[in-house]
This record gives sequence, C-alpha cells and structure tokens, in this order.
Amino acid sequence: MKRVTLAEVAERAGVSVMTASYTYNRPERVSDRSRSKVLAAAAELKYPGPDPSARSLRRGSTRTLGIVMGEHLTYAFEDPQAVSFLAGIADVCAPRGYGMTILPITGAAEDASRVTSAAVDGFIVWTTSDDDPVMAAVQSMKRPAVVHGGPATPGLELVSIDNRAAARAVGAVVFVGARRPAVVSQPLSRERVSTISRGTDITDVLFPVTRHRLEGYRQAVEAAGVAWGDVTVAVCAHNDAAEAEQITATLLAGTSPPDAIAAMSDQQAAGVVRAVRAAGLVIPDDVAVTGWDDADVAARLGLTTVAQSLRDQGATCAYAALGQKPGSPASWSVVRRSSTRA
Amino acid sequence: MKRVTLAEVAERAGVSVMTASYTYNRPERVSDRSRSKVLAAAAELKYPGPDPSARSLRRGSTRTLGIVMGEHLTYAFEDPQAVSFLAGIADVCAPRGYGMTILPITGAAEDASRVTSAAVDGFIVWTTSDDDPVMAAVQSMKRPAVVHGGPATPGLELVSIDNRAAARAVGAVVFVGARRPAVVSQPLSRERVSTISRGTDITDVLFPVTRHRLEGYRQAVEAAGVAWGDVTVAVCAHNDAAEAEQITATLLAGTSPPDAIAAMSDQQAAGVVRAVRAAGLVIPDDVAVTGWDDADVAARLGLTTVAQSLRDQGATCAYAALGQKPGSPASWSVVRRSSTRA
DNA sequence: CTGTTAGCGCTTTCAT
DNA sequence: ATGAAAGCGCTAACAG
Repeated sequence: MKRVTLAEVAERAGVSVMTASYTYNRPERVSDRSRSKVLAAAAELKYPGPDPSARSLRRGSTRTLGIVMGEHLTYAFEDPQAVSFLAGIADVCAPRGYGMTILPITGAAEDASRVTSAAVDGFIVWTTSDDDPVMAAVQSMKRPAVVHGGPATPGLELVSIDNRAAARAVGAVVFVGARRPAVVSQPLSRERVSTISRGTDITDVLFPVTRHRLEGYRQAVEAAGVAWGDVTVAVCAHNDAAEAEQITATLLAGTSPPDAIAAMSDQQAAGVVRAVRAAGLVIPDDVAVTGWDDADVAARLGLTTVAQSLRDQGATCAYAALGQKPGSPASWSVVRRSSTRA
Repeated sequence: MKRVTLAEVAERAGVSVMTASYTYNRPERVSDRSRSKVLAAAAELKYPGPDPSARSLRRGSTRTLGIVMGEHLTYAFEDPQAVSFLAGIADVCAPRGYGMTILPITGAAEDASRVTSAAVDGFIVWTTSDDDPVMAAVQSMKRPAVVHGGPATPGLELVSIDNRAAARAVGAVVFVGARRPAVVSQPLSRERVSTISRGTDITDVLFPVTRHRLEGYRQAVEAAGVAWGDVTVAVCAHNDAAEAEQITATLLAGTSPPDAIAAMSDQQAAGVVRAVRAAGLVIPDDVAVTGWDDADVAARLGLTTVAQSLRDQGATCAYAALGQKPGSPASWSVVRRSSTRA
C-alpha cells in the first residue's frame, strides 16, 4: 500500500503535474474540466491529497506552532492553569487552521534536540527556569518565539503579568497586621525540592516567576513592618492541594505558627485552607490566606487572590508565535474575598 | 536571516555533505576529526541542525502523532476527561521523543482537509459521531489510526470500554426501586441541542458512546420494571455542572419529578446533586444519583459512578497509533458510594 | 488556462 | 571512513 503521488494522479487524469497541483492549491486557476478530471483520478486512486511533509519543505511553512510545556510534558495536563493556557492557544490556532505540536520534553538531555527537530513555524514556551537549556535551542531556531512568564530571553517575546507588583499588592492585603507571615511557594529550581526555611535568599531562585513573586511578597512584609528574615517560606515540589495541606500542617505545628499565608496558586491555597481548619483555626481571624490565579476554587472558598487570565495570555502568545505584533502587558487584579482581614 | 543548510556547514568544515549528515545521524560512523570539524562549523554558522521538514520528507516519518479532539478544538481543554486522555498520550509520546500535534478542528467543512494536511505518522481520534466527516479523512491517510470510544470504523483500531454493559450495571444500581427514572445525557448529535423528552428514540443517536450508554440504561430500567417510554432523558449541550444543575432543576419542578437520575459524567452528576439539594430533597432517599468516570469530584460527593481510566486509554491509543499491537479492551467497574440506595 | 524547469534540504543507496 | 549520485513529493517562477 504505497503512497499515491500527485504525479500518478496527473498521469491518470491526462494532465500535467502542475494542473493537478493547482487543483488543490489554486482551484480557481484551473478549468472546470481539468479540475474534475483530476479529482476523479484522485478518487479512483484514493489519493489523500498532497503530502504534508513535501508541501512543508517546498513552502517553507508547516502551519503548526510548537509548544514547550516545561521539564515534564506529563505535568502539563495536570496543572489547570497550564490547561487554560493551552485552551487560549487553541482559540487562536483553530480558526486559522494552525495545528499545535506539543513537544516531548522530559527533563533529559535530549530536550534541546527535540526542540530543534520540531517541524513548526514558531514556538511558545511555558514558564521555565533561567538555566533551562531549551531556551537556547528555541533561540537557535530563528523563528518567531515567545515565552510565557519567563525567563526573559533575547530574541523571544515575553508575555507575562508583572508578578512582582501583583505579589506586592496581594501581599499588602494578606500580611496587613500579621506578626508571623509565611509564603507557600512553587519550586525555586527545576530540581523541585520541597523545603521550609526562613529569610530565603531570593536572588538564587531560578524560576523567574517565583522569584518575582517572592520579591513582591518581601516588599509587602517589610512594608508591614516585619523583617524578611522572620518570614517562613515553604516550598512545594508540585502545584497541588495535598502537598500544600501537608506542609501547612507542619508550619502550624511549629514553634511560630503563621498568622498569614500567601500561596502561589489557588490549588495550593485550597490545601492551606484545609490544613488551617483541621488545626481548629479560623480564617481570616487566626490565619489570613491568599491564593493566585482566581480559579473556580477561589470563588468557592472565598479566597482573596490575584486574578489573571491564562487563557488570554495563551492567545497572546499564539499571536506572537504567528509573528504578529505583541499586545500590551497582561493584566491582573487583586480580588478581595473573605479569607483576608478587612 | 536565511536558514543555514547542511551543505554550507559541510563546505565550511571542508568535508562532504554526507559526512556532515552522518555527524548528526550516525555519529559513530564518522571519525572524531571530521565530527569535530563539522560541529565547529555548525557552531560558527549557528546551524540549528537538520531541517525537520526536509528530514521528514526524506525519511517518510515525522515522529509526531496527530490528535483529533472533536468538533471544537476549544472544548478539548475544558473537559477534564479529555485532558486526562491527552495526559495518557503524553505518557507514551514523551519518552519516545514523539510530538503530539493537536489538529485544528472547528466543526467547519475544512476539518477534513486539516486532517489530510497534517504531517503525522498516525492518528488518534477522540470520540465523535457516526456522521463526522473527519473519519473518512483519517481513513484515507492510510496510516495507523485509532478511535477512542467510537464510531467503530474500518481500518481504525477502537479503544473503548463496553459502554452498554457499564450503563446497564450502573443503571441496575441507580434505578433499583425507582418509579420515575431519568437520564442526564451528553449530546445526541454534533448539533449539541439540549432537550428534554420521554421515550427518546435511541437508534437515532449519532454519538455511539452516548447511544450505547442509553441502550444500557434502557435495559436497566426495563429490568427494574419501568417502560422506556416513561423515562425522561434530559440532554445537555455540554459536559458541564452548571448546565446539568439547571436542567435538573427543571426536571424536579415538573409534573413527575424523577426519583433516580443517571448522569453521563461526574461533572454533570455534581450539578444534579446541587439541584437536588437546592430543591430540599435528600440523596439517595428522595433521589438516587450516579455519575460516570470516577473523577475526583465523585469521591468528594460520595457519588456512585462508573470508574474507568481515560489516562490508560489515552496511552493505549498512543501505542496503537504508533503501530503497536492493540491491547485488551479497556476495563471499567461500578464504584458504589452513598448517592444510591442500598 | 496549462506546462516546463528547477529546486526546497536532506538522507538512502552504492561506490570508493 | 568518506563521497557522488539520485530523488523523497511537491510547488514557485516563469513561459507559452
């Protein structure tokens, strides 16, 4: 069952290869008679249409966007925010007939070559770390490319909210009047180790999104009159309620239990809320809590949080990867609910 | 900024094009001296590696799987079950270095041509309707292809649980002792109209998964001594708790409010539960409820449901689309919890 | 409206 | 270990 070629179709139809090609690509330039002869021949031979790889080579375009979803592709579909982001890309790609190729990243050394061997017209990189080698691979492809969140990279657009400003703003709400503030953080590096520490050195943090948020929180606690060295930072390996719940239980059982906790996602905040309640404490009186993203769960739990639209940001990235002009910086706002004090 | 070619690299390195090519594809067949000359030349010229389209054309393989996610690509990322399915595909693709191209389906006439113009080695089709024209397009590509759920199609593998048997089994649980059974259904056709009717004609249903489930429910209600003509079927346009909640409220306010409701997803069942409670009724005493899929929400709400692993099924589909032997039929089971009687 | 020519950039023979 | 030739299947560019 060999592949039928356009040349075979043309021969069978009694026309030149170009007439057959035009039948598929510029039907208006072909007479009705020729066109129907070609289509009839194609049907007889069960020709499925021009070969996509040959067409891409000749045209220099694949009509496909490449998406790099972080160090473990498998996580991509477990994070609701990442899924919203993909939906935003789909909103732009589908109506234009662009496919979305999700590249097989696993965290291994081959990742770079998987980027360079992707047949795509442009790249979208989901937020990663400063030291991620795929950034160089994407740069080297010399195609339109955009990174969401960070790291900011020469030659790539950056689509992101101002995480530092947003963290400062939500931190001002959650940490007001707090004596023992704490942060439940996303990972600091691609090793994804979970730790609990105080006065965490922010400059070492390799995920720029996480770093900027920590910087914003730090500014907020200092504005509230607390030294950064007194702030506990609990780092979770994954964006997941269960882990946040457990680490929060540990914090609350410690010698200086926090009275205000800023989490870096609503999923984590949901775990924080469960742990606080399980400890018999009242939100926000005993412990104020904030999340991030304004997912469904935030409204359900009455969480104060940072609202942003990952879906819109996904769409913005898609436009950029298609080579269109970048939009304005992504917007955010603090949504105040009942999990924080007045 | 033109693309650098392998020929330019070879010339600069002072070797033949083939030596340069081998450097990338069979490094062991090239002397250390030649290899390092080639790599040095590539670095100087910023050659990003062999062009993927040219390579695909020559090799006849793209190392990418095509995924057809239903009539609106945009829905794919809104349905948690579909997302689990994608994660299962990723589990198989990532370690093998295969990319996943999600095809830009929109429900328009161009969908077929978007399938035929996809540069992929195999296809995975997410459950669709008997009359979906993309099935013919996938068949015509003569590549390994698999459909999840249905329709069963000559030339394509089918990966599915036995929906009829599963519906019969869960129906036996939810409808036991019921006098006025009802079904909250997924759409019957790609038009996705929402309707409420009795004695619904099952043979007309174009989504085979939905049809088989309705057939199973019908067998269960008849075994429970109720005529199908007395069963209300409420069809929701989307797989979404809010819509199920609203349509259930309508059913409960009607002249013969149901005392047992089988939903086709846990999301829908969650909406059913909310509507039942809002009406001041008790589960399962006044109304028994079942879901489908055994998602997180099912455990949270104590829902009796049909357990299946979409993630495993996604992985099975990926193996099939890679041309490997098909596995055994997918497994399912009924998980009994507190939303049904005895 | 149709056809001829000339590659797109690469890798599979098959030599040497 | 290296290289020359051939061509994967298609379409831009230009005739006619």
